[in-house]
Amino acid sequence: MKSVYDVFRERGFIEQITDEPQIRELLEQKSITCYIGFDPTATSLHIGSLVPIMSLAHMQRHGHRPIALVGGGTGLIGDPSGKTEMRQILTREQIDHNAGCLKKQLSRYIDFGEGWAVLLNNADWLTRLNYIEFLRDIGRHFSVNRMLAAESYRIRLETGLNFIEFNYMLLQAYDFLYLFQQYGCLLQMGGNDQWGNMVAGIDLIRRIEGKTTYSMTFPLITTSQGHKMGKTEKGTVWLDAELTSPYEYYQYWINTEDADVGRFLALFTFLPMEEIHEVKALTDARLNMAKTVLAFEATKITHGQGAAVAAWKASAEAFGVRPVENLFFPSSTIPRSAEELGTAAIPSIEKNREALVQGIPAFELFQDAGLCSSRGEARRLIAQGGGYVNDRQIGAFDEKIGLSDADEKGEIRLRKGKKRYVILTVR
RNA sequence: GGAGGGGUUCCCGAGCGGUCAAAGGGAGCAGACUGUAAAUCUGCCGGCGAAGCCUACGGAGGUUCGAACCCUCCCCCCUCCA
Repeated sequence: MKSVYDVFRERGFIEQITDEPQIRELLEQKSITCYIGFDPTATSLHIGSLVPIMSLAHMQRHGHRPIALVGGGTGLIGDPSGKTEMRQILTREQIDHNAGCLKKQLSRYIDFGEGWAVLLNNADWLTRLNYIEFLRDIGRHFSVNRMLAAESYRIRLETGLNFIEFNYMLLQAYDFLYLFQQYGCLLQMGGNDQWGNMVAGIDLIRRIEGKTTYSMTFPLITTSQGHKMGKTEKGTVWLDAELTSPYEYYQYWINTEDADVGRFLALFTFLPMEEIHEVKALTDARLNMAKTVLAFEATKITHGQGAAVAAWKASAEAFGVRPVENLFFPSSTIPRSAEELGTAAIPSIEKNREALVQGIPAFELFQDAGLCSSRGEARRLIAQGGGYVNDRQIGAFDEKIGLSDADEKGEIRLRKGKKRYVILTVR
């Protein structure tokens, strides 16, 4: 069996690593405990946290014990790493609430059953620290000179860094020490912007415990366009189905750029690499098969098989079926043929029969349906030819849409541009 | 605490009494082309609306026929000095 190290390597999870031969051996021969911290800045994680989440899942699948650490304590401080400006400081209540939400969310990817994985909140120990003791026991091990030399602080030195942020590194280092002592945690993982904080933890453990620990960072995932992952016209792509529906989530992935498909399949699905390598055989439009599988598998991991199938059906209904040949991705549980499609997962709104007898001006409808954020935007959209009813381009922005546009099921299909649909049902 | 420089529409960034809903760039949206891709070209890009009105340039006041631009106070950030 491949070690998780090999898996990380071949799937592109590794950016930097402290002692490569050592870590490799460790991961091959022992079952270890590792940890990743997640910031509770919102009630949900988003696509940007998926790489760390997947890495923990891989660790678990290979017999290691992951600790998912929700930063309820560090969140009170705000990590300056990788940011050019100070982050807004949230209240204790917000952080606690968010931390609770993240715990629930992470349970979908990692099995927190007894002994399998651990879910912790560093507020449990950080908020109990005594300042003087902390300075004497921990603070004395840190060299300000060294800290200032760290890349993550150097950037901020230009725009400004206040003391609370400057302390962040000590707290994260302390977390690692705490987890080492309490849980025997040997490896910290995280985004590459965390490198400085991780190394600080390793140093601290060496000084206090005289033991060697390790760290590994993931590359910052951007699209081949250089864009950050997970941003769309509607903003962030969240992992919470309430914030980003499984259908939207699916659509996000299926719109992946050609150049990213292989890399994303490796990072964001569990499909065997042998199958992923076969994408190379796919060119031009046939590459869309791979995108469909990517969208399906990614949606399945986050929202489950049922939701993924529903999203697949809705997508096929709206854009046409894109059959994935049996030859490709045999491990995927994607439907291979479409007996029955459905629009259930497509966003929808309802309107009264009476209102539709009168007819509703198209631009108002587009705004109501959430396709446009204002009437003005809807006017412009339709005037520019970007508004459609049942695949017919709308001629005038105030054209009335009414009962006559409904099909036998009582549905009217509104479309913005080529990709965004909303189903209007007559009530 | 002292001296100086700043806070502009999603982001960066011009504007420095009227012609400013505010240059330019980025992001975003749409159209053409396509494969629900990329690139390219074109249009749009505060809100409501027919003209027009309303809301916006850190906050609160003031000067003026008129202020993002001038004055006062306050808040925040940066640089240098303590």
